[in-house]
Amino acid sequence: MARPTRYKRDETVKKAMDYFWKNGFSGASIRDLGKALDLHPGSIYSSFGSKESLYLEALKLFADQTAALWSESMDGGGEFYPSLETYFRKLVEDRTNPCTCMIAKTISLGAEQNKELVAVGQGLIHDFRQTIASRVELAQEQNEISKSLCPMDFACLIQVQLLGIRTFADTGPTQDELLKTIGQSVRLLRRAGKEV
Amino acid sequence: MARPTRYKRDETVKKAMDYFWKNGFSGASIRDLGKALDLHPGSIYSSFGSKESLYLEALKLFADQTAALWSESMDGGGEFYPSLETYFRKLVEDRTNPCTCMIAKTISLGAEQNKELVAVGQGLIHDFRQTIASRVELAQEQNEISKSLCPMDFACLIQVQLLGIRTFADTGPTQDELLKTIGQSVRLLRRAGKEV
DNA sequence: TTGATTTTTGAGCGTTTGCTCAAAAACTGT
DNA sequence: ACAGTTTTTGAGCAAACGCTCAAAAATCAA
Repeated sequence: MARPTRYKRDETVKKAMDYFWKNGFSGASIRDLGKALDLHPGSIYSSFGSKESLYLEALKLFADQTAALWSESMDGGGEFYPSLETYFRKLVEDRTNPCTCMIAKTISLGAEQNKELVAVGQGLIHDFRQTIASRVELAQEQNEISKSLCPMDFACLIQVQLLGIRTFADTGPTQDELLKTIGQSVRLLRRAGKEV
Repeated sequence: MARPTRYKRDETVKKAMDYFWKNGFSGASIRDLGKALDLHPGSIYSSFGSKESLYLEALKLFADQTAALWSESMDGGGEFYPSLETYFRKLVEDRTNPCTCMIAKTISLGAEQNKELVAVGQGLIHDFRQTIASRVELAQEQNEISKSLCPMDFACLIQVQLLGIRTFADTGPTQDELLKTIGQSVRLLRRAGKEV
């Protein structure tokens, strides 16, 4: 045994997530990042190997956190649409972080430069769509959504609302406009999920 | 009179828009940008003053181009919803550029660093929402959308679909999934626009 | 052709970037 | 107290950054 680390790895990744989420990959320099994490460059590299792998860990944490919030809202046994509205509201509630999905930002800004980040991001989005689709199937069994709908098709539609609302929230609407739009969006889905 | 410029300003801004749209503000270096524009650093600065003001011109062009495509699709006298679907399809058709809205990217990536770009972006999004709302009012007069709806509320909802679909398109869905989702999204709006 | 005017060019400035590494510091087992 | 092990530290490297500017090149009016 020897000298223990001054910091907890989990907390550091959390801070890195917050910083990357706000500033993007290329917008976060190692030095500024270091200040946010209270870590010197050398420590970052000895702990995480590279800026890119730290980003990947941060992105993974974001995905986990988002999935956790989803099941917290959606797997509690409540009705489908009210739960979904709660989830949407929670996503735009915390104003210390951006609202725009960090995965979407990863895909859209790494575009030409960092193909690996883009690929990982696309994979995470795909996985989450599956998670949504599973919950849709459950709602169909409970007769909350028409059984004539394809779960994956409906999941795509929900994911569009998700991405849209998160982005919309950062474009500077009033709190009123934002909450009203969330309500409308869920009502929209509810109607679409009814038997034709 | 003296030596004329070797390039056309409009074409240069167009190229800058394409490059910035793909790479983002901080992801585009003056040297790489220079190669894309076929212009040396000095010429860029003598013509545009700074990287930021070139970006602003490019962003403005994007907004104009988007608005032009909108009126091309929506002001032709056709029915509201079919025209909207055409518009959505056009937005994700051209794969030489990203699909994600450049204004949304500006807002989400300049976030902490470049407050002025964010403010301009938010203004442009707000303006476009007004454009949508006006067209909604027209559709109400023509009995295509229920008159009991608030045009601006409905415009918010359309803008969420817009932002959502553009982002969704870059996350790597199949062409089938994408087109199907667009169709669903418009059908959704159509139902929402009916008398309650 | 000449002189005035403007654009193009690219070396180069000071700064910042991602990243490394030897030395110093801090902890553990004996 | 000491040796062994690991972490922390921050100076510093090569490369890239945004940006400048004096010189060269290109055009026009006369």
